Amino acid sequence: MQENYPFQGIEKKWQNFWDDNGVFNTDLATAENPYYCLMMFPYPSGKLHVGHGRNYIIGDAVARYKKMQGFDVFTPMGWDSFGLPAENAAIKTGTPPAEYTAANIVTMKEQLRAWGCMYDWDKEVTSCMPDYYKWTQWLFLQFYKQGLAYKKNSNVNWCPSCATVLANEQVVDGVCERCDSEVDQKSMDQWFFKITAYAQRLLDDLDTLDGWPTRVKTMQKNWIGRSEGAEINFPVVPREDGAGDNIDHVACYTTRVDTIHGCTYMALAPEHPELKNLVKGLPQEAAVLEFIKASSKLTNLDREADEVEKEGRFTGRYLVNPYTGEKIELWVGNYVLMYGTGAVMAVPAHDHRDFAFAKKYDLPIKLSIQNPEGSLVLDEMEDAFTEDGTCVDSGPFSGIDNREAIKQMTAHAEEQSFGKGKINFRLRDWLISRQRYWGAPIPMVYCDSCGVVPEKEENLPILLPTDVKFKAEGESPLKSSEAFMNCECPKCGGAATRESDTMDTFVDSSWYFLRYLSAQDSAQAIDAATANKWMPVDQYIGGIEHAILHLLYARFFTKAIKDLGLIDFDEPFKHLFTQGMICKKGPDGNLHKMSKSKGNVVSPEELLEKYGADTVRLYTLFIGPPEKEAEWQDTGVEGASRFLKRIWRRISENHDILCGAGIPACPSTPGAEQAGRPAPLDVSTMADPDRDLYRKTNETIQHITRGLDGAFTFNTAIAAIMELMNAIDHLKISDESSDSAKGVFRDAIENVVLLISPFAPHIAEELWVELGHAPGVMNADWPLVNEEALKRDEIEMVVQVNGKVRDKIKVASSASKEEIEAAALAAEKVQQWLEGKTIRKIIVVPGRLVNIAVS
RNA sequence: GGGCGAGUGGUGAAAUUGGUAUACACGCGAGAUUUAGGUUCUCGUGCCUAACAGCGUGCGGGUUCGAGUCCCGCCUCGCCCA
Repeated sequence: MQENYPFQGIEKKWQNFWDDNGVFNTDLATAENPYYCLMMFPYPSGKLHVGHGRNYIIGDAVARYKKMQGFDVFTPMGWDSFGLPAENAAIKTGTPPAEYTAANIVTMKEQLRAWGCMYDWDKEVTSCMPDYYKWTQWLFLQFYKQGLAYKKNSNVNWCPSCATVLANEQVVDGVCERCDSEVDQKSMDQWFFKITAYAQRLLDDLDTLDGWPTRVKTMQKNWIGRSEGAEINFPVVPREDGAGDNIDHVACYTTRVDTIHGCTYMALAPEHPELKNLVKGLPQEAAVLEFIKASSKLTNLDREADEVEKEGRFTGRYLVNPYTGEKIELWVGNYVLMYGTGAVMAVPAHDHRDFAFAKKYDLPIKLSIQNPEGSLVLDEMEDAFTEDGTCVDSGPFSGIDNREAIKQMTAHAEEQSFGKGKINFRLRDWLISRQRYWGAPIPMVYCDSCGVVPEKEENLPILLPTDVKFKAEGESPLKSSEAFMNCECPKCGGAATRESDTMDTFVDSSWYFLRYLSAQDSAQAIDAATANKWMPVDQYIGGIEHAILHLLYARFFTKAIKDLGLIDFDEPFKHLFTQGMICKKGPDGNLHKMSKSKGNVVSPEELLEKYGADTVRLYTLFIGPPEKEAEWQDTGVEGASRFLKRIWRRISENHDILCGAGIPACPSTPGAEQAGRPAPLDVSTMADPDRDLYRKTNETIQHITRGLDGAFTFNTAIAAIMELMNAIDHLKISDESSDSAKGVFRDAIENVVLLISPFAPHIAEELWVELGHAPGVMNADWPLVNEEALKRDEIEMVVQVNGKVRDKIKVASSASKEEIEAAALAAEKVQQWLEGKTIRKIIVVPGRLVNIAVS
């Protein structure tokens, strides 16, 4: 056996071995104990850095661990390969997106392999390939038939730099999540998915997702944003000049109908559809129109931000508060957004923004909720009171608790037919049209005589043309291909035109986990039997940045596909693990997420060259709790490398002892894997130091297994293996050692190899063979704890006096409470501390400590 | 402004969920091996102290025999929603 750890030679060898033996190929039909281990599939952007690696290394470790536990693990991989970067590269360099993407896929596949991350490549999916997007288009058509896909004109988010519209979810703090450009509003005809039809189910079913981090569930809950409130119609006071308009009321939605007696004006969004009509011909018209124009230049973010001055204009019109019969002014305000009714009933006394607005424009303020202390005085208020209290000056509702008043006042509105209780969601329908080339074409056709017609299923896929002009000018590039645009109407056969927009790439990634299970099926999108057997995914692993977008869309798709009758489950991911990002200090001295633009990427190639894949894997897992952010430190890699070298050296140094004749059988003696799990070692014949090491080995197995089954505590699992190695060195084995000691030593070493194999698989494979086993450590059984080994005859206990540690005692593990107390009181140092004191109480915590309370 | 999470050595971080605070590693210091550097192997490493003792988990209170962990109030940072 080589003296030094030859990582360069062995890693390629074992990667080939895993491939050649199809170790990660899963027979989906015959598997008896399915475990679907899924990692978020990457966008093939070029090269992966070590920050990206965390996702795949965690996933690979889980897959290998589960495999050793006897599961039929399915770990597929694929490519979320439609999207802007490929298209932007085409604009810049002229390389066609398909070519650019294919090249990147080759590179990244090699990188994953070099990390030792192995997948069932037979089931690879690539979302930009016709055999995949054919079925994305097919799903679109099914959604269309169900009324889940529809086209409408609306104000949409427009990213001028990406030259396309964006979904609400893709606008973060008013800027495009991709390129950070400020997002404008634009009125366009666009395709939507009716995700709002599933809002309640998406919310309710979050409660069933026990295996999801609460953080992610809370984020989704907030995003869906269910609120219970009332929609109230305020009658419009007819114009004084007698001119008629057809508007008899303005509806507004509120979650605080209890404050409505304090409503002193109403504010409309500048985009409110009736606004221009309401002011037509009035002296205020010019000012209002001007205001609408000025507001349109502000982004939604500006309009909602606290720092931006709230502005408005009086419209010259009045409404009637249906509860009080009072006449109130109708305003237009830039802080009102055109969501829902686009109208806000303003209650300055009980809403911060209304309060500021009323002060600014000298509008009346009326108290309608009194605080529980009864101490609110209108003239002394410096800001709105928004908490709960009791209704005052609220007609028949005065004196009622405000929460109760919401119910009664909503009921009142319903009885009087001027309003109704309404549940509102923040969630908007999902805008999926994109004015870009590199995406799945939306399979719809426009015919002069038949209108909007869905393409025939047998004509799918509608292939992306290649004769297009790429330019980011807001016109869909597909329009430049006449061959693509001109088609036959699927209904009447006449000349027609295709939809020129493509689908948001999040559509592709909303169902790829289903396609892995029927990746090569050219006859259907989803194979029901296979999907029902393997889904939901047992473990999904990915970045927290997808907490809302991708994970919400995927849940929506799963529910919609279930409603189509194609599958019988309605949540896609049973357990979700979101790993933290890897950060590193950049040239600017600050900590940033590892990214090319920050100049702080560590590329794996150098590290693999210098230390090997196992070191990079081990360090990545050891760096910290996997769900938290972590700072990459180059010196840390050194430590991981040192540890692997040490394991190697310990085995090579003692190779003769480990594989020598006369060593008692231990759990994994050569040939044992054929015979199943052999009997554990016999504790009763062991000398004390041997028994200590044997105990430590079993404690380590227990600790690691518990950690990996609950959370993914890779960092402490690796620390535990390091501790075990320290204990192994402590035993100081030599040729003169007893056979029993040698057996315990071998058992400990074998377990180190088994326990580290999910994390550092190449070295584990090599050492497994060196220890005399048939190749394929991941086919070995995950070690079991020998309960006998954990027992102790004697235990050490801490003795505290008044909660401070004063001494330690050794007692028989069978000792009674009285015996322990006696031993504690007899301890020498304890006696000193007890001198002249009265013992008030003695607490005995079995197996841990004794605390003597004195006065 | 609301919600959630975090704050522990010089550094990354542990702590069986109320029971010996700082496991494991990095770094640093001392020694051994080596002709040298590197490697490897010992030993040491929270603060203060000659030692005993004392003090130590962002700050201030509380509950408890006992609090990093639970409760109340603050400060700072991160994320989501406003």
